[in-house]
Parts: sequence; C-alpha cells; structure tokens
Amino acid sequence: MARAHPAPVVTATLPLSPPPGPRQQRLLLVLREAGRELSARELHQLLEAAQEQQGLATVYRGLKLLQRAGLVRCRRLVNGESVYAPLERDQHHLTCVQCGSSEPLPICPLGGSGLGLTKVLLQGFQPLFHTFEIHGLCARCQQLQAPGHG
Amino acid sequence: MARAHPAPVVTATLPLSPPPGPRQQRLLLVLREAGRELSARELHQLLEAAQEQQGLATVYRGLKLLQRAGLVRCRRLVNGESVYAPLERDQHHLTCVQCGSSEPLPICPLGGSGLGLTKVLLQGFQPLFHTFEIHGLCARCQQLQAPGHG
DNA sequence: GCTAGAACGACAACCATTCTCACTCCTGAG
DNA sequence: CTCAGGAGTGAGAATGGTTGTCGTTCTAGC
Repeated sequence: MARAHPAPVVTATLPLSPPPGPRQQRLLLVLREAGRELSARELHQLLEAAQEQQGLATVYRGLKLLQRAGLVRCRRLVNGESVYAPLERDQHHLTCVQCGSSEPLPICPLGGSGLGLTKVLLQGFQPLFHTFEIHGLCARCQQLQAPGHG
Repeated sequence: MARAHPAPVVTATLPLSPPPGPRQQRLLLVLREAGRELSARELHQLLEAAQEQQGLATVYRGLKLLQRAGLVRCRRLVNGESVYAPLERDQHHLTCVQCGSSEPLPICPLGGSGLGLTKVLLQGFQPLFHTFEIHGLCARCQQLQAPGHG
C-alpha cells in the first residue's frame, strides 16, 4: 500500500510546512479522538484496529511531519518512549524520577495563550510547541524511600 | 574496584535521599566543573581521562542517585541521549525539531527562584527540578524548508 | 502501456540504557 | 589474623524505541 496523494485536503494557514496528506490527517484525527497522549506504537495499533493500518515506520514519518507542521506536540517519557498529542492540547506534567509515573499539571508557564515570548529571545527561531515538566518524587515513592519504613 | 563507603562526607540538608557516596560526589564535581551538560558517556570518558574511571553502569547508577537526591537535573536530547547538569544550573533551551540542535534560552518559567508552585498544585509531589523547552525550527532549517529555496 | 517520482511497508540496524552476575572491598565477629 | 555476610561495582549481554534501507506500489503525464 503506497500512494502519492493527489490533492491535499487540509488548508490551515501554517507558517512553514506544506499541509499534511491524508495519512497524516488520520494520525491527527486519532490523536484528537484519544483523550490522552499516544505513543507511536499505540497509534499504529489503533489504526490497525480501525482497518486503516499504516506501517510503523510510516507512523513515525507522519508524526514527524505533523510535528514540523505545527499540528502535533511530543514529549519523552522516562522509559524512553515518545508520546504525541494535538498541539491545541496544552497539557504539562509532574513526573516521578523514581517510578516514572506522570500525572497532569494544571498550569502552563506560558499562560496557555500560546507562546508569549519576544522575538528578541527567539532570535529567528520559529516556535512550534513547548514542553514543561516538573520532575520529583511522587507521594508513593516518598513513603517507600522514607527512613523507618522499608 | 568496589567499596562500601564507611562514612558519608556531604551533609547537605536534603529532604529525602541519603547523601551520596564518594563516587557520586566525583560525578557531581565533574558536572560542576564542566561548563555544559554532559551525557553519561561523556562523564564516563572524562572520569577515565582523570584516572578515576567508573564503569558505565556505575555512572548511570550514580546519576540516578544524584537525581533522586536533588543534586542533578537531566533532560533528553532529540537523539535519545540524556544529558545531566548540576541542579543549580537553571538553564533551558530552544530545540529544533528538524535538526535537533539545541541552544540556550535565557529565561526560566519559574523565575529562577526555585519552584514557585503551591502545594495545592503539587498534591504531595516532592519537586526536585523542572525542564522547560521550546521546540520549533531554527533559522537554518526554516530557510532550507522554505519554498523556492531547495 | 510506459516512465519518473514520491510514499509506503517490512525488516534490519542502531544505540542509549538497563539487567545480570560474578567479583571485590568493607565490616564485624570470633 | 581468619572467616562470613553484605553492599557496591564492572563487563558484557539484553532490551526496546527509533531510524535507515530497499524493493514495491501508487499517481501523473504522455
């Protein structure tokens, strides 16, 4: 299965990248419908279940395109896995350095109103998305690590 | 080479973790003397050059201990490598999603005064360090990607 | 039908990190 | 001193997410 898609369908006003093809739009749709971040593998499996399978390499390629097009954001979990979400979902996390668990953090350092950064700071850099994460010890791991407990 | 170090030397007032042993103090010293973030492999090589070699696995173990002790921070580069720096070096970055290059960003979302977060937000979570990163396209990659150029 | 070019899928390769396990060193007891 | 127990370590294998390779398939144009 391979195609050189004839006509792009999305026409968002993006600053740089060409609009994604239909395969990438599928990826974006699945990401939007999922209530949470998805890894490439999960995305691959969900597409397979929906009988719209793409090869794993294609999923990775599509995610990279979507990222560069400013439609998808990405972060790395402690276990090395990358997880993806639509750009508009501005969600950050508390991550435990001990057990790797990750829970949502209901604040955004940029106020949720996009990137409030001056051009002076960016120096020609075109921002697409940002990641903010607080690393520390979750309540459970604090107890396990406390003296006089284990 | 193995040792069950008899007496800890560092006595910082840390909230949770026991103070690191001498091997971990070596790691921390090298990180502090280096003007930049170091990967585990670089750290391993620098120690070797200083005739204080530690096995790579030991370096990884020590970095994890230092991280949990609140003495070292860590972030992942685009290529999958983790780089480490002393906690007190509060430095964030602009990272290009295309070429992976990473340049310093002279701001901190928390104002550089440590973690300005309320306990309500943290919910029992013990913060150790934070990461903030803006992902986008560097000036070079914008030009290469612009229509009418390539 | 035929050619050129782009996208794709399957699978191999890559590489940072973690795991395993035998070994060394330290400590404490006799 | 000698011995046993335990923690820390080093070398190399194993793990696993991601990327590279390469032959195939599709579309467009003629």
